[in-house]
Amino acid sequence: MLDVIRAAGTISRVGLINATGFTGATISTLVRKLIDEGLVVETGRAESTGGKRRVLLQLNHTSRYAVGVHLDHAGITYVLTNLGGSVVARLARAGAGAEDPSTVVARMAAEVSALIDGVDVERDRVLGLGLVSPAMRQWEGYPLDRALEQATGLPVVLDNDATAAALGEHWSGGIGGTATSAALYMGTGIGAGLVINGITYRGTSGNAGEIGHVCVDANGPVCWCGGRGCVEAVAGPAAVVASALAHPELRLELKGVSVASDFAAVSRAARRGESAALELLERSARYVAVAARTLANLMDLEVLVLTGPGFAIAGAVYLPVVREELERAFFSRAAHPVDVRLSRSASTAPAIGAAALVLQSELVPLNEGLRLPENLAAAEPAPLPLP
Amino acid sequence: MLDVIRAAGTISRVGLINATGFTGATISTLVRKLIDEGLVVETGRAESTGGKRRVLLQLNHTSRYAVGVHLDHAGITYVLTNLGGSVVARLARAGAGAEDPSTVVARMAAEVSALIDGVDVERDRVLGLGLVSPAMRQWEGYPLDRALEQATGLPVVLDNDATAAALGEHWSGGIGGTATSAALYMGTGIGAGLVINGITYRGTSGNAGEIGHVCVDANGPVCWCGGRGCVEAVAGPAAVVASALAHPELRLELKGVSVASDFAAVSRAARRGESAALELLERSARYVAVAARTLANLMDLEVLVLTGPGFAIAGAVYLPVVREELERAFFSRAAHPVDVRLSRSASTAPAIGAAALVLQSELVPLNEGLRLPENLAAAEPAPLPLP
DNA sequence: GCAGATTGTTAAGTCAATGAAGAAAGGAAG
DNA sequence: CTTCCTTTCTTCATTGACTTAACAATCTGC
Repeated sequence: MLDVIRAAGTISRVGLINATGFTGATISTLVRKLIDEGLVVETGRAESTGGKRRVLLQLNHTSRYAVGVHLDHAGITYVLTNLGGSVVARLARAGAGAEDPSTVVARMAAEVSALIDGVDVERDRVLGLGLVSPAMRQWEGYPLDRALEQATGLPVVLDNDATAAALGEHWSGGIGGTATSAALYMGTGIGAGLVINGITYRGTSGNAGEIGHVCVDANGPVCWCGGRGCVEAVAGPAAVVASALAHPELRLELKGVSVASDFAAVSRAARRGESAALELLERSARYVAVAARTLANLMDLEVLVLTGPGFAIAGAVYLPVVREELERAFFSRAAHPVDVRLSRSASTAPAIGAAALVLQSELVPLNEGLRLPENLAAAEPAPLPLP
Repeated sequence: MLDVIRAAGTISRVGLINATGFTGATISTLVRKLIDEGLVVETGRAESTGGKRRVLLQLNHTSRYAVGVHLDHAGITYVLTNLGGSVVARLARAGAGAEDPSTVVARMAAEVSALIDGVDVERDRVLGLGLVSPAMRQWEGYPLDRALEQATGLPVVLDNDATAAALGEHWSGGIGGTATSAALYMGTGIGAGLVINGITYRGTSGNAGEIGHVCVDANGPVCWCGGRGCVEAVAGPAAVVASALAHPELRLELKGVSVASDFAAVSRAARRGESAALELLERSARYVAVAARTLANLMDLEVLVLTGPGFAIAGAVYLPVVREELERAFFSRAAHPVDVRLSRSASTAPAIGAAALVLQSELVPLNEGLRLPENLAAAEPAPLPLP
C-alpha cells in the first residue's frame, strides 16, 4: 500500500484502487489511517475526468526517518534518510580497527545521536537503524544487533551490502513500481541483491544473488570457491588489481594496500587517459556484462542498477558495456527491455540501503511480503497403525 | 495449508500448528473443513508425548483428480493424476500434424473422456485440465484454452514445459517442503522452472528460468539469441546432435529427423558403449553442470531436479556430473547442500506437471500465493496546483 | 483411579476487506 | 441559475479469516 504510493510518487485514491485492486471503501479507510498517522498528505487536485476532481496523495517525507550505517574496514558511514529515502544528514568516521566490540558500539551510538541531533530531528520520528557490515573478523558470536539496540534505543535490522543496496534503489532510486529489479553491487567483490514485487529475495541461506560466482568461462581459472571461471575470479576488482600489478606499463601507486583503494587507483588512471588501465576495466566490464545477462535471463529482470563503491568510480566504463550486452542479447528483449542504470548515489548505497531496510521492515506489514519460511518437520512422534 | 500436508505426507494437527504458525483453533476448523470436503482423511494415531495421542492426517489421494496434457510435435501425452500427483491413467496419441485446430480440440476432448472413463473416475472429481505446449506454429491467435474448456467442460490452465515440470516435481516428486527448488528441463532445448515457497516464479514476461541462454563461455560461439557461449548453443541437445553429425566415427542412424529423436539416438549409442557418443554427452554435461551451478548460486537453491525427455534418456550421464559440480563448487555448500536428483518420471514430466498446475491452481487459494502484478501507472489526469 | 499433561473443540471477539447506499463536488445543457 | 448526470469519496452493516479463552477429551504415570 505505502509501497504503491511511494512507487507512484503522486497518486489519487482512484489511482490506488486501480493499482492495488482493493475497493474504494478499503482505500478510503486505509488512506485515512495513513493520513492520521502522518505518513501521507494530500497535496493537490487533479483535473476533472467529468466529475469530482481527484485528491492527490503523497508520502509525507518528513514524517519519519531512518538511520543507515555501513560498517566497513575502511570506515563507518552513517546516513539519516527521510521516508522517501533521501539523505538528510551524513557522517563518516573511522572504522572499527582493532577496537573492542563494546567500545565500538558505544562510539556508534554516540555518533548516531550526533547525526540525528545535527539536523534537529525528533528522536521518536526515527523508525530504526539499519546496519550493513561484512562478515566480521574477530567479532564472531558478538550480538552486534542486540548491543546496538540497547545502546541506541532503536530497532536494529541487519543485512548484507548487495541486498540492502537493491532495496535502497527500489525505495528511493526512482525505480517506481517495477516487479523485478536487481542491484549489481561492486565493493571488494561483486554481488547482487534481488527485489521481487517489492520484497527482497534472500534464498534458502541468505546467499541468493551470489553473482560473483556465476561462471563466465567454463574453462577459466579456478576460483577459491571451487568452480572455474567465476566472474569474480576473472573480472572482479581483485582480478583487475592483480592484472594491473602484473602489467608492464602500469606502474601506478598500487601498493596492494586494499583491493578497494587499488581498484580506485586503476579507475583514476583510466580516467586520466591511460589506455592500459582502461583496457583492463573494459575487459572486466565485458565479463560483468555477460554475468548480468545471465542474471537477467534467469530472473527475467526489468531493471538492473549498478551500484556500490566500485561502480561509483568506474561506472562510466561499465554502464555502456552492460547496457549494450542486454540490448543485444537479453533473451526476452522482444517482450520488454532491461533498464540498466547507474545509481545516483553508488558510493553511499550500502548506508542508504541500510536505512531503506528499516523503512521497509517498519512500514510494510508482514502479510504484504512473502510468508515466513515454514519450519516443517516439526518433531512428530512415531505413527502407530490403525486399529 | 494443503501444501503443508502434502509436503509432510503424514502430519498431525499439532504438527500443522508448528509448521504454519496458526493457532490450534484455526487449524481445528480448517482441518474439519478439509475433511468435510473429502480432501483430507484421518489415518491413524501417533505415540503419546505424555498426553492425548495426536491424530494423523493425510491427503485423501483418491478424492480429486487432474488431467495433464502435453501437446508436442511428436505426439500428445495424456495423464490422469490423483490429488497426490500420482499417475492413475496414461494415454499417448498422435500429434496435431497439419490438422485444423478445432479438429484437434475435438479429438483431444474425446481422448480425455476415454482417459477418465478408462479408470472409472467420476467426472465431478476431476478438478481441471492442465496443458503444456510449445509455441505453436500456425495456431497463432487461436484461443486454445477457451476451446478446450468448451469441449471438455473442464477448467483449463496453460503453461510452459519447464515451469510445469518444476511444479510437478514439487507436488509429487517427494521434494517435501523445501523453500526453493528448480527443475532443469531438457527437451528440444534446455529450460528451468523455478518454485519458491511452493509457488512458481515466472518473472516479468513469463520467461524466467531461461537457463538455455546462461553464458558458460564468454568467448564461445554466437548463439541465435545474440549472446556468446550460451549453454544451449554450446551443449544443448541440438549442439550435441550437430557434433555427432559432424563426428567422423559416429555415423549413426541420424538423419536429422528431429532434435529429440537424434539426441535419443546419440544417448542410445553412448549406452551401447560407443565412447565417441559418451564423450559428446559428457562434454555437454560439464557445461550443463556449470550452468546449474550458476543457477544454484544465484537463487540459493535447495533442490535441483533433472527432468524432461532429454534427461529421461541421458540422465545417467548428466546426473553425476551435475552433482559433482554442485558438491565441489556451490557457493553456499557450507550452509546447505543442493540436493540434485533425477526425476522418477522424467519423460512424462510435462504432462504430470500440467496436472500439477491444476492441483495447485484449484487448491491453493490466491492469498497463499504471490499477489497479482500491480497495474500501476493507472491513467491519472494532470495535477493542478493547490489553491 | 486420580493428577497432570497434551490434544482438540467451541464460542466470542478482532481485524481487514467488501457491497451497498449515500454524500460531496464538479460539468454540461437548458 | 437550475437541473441532471458523472465521478469521487465516505459510512455502515456484513463476511471471512484468525485469535484468545475456556472447556472437553484422552493418555501416562503413579
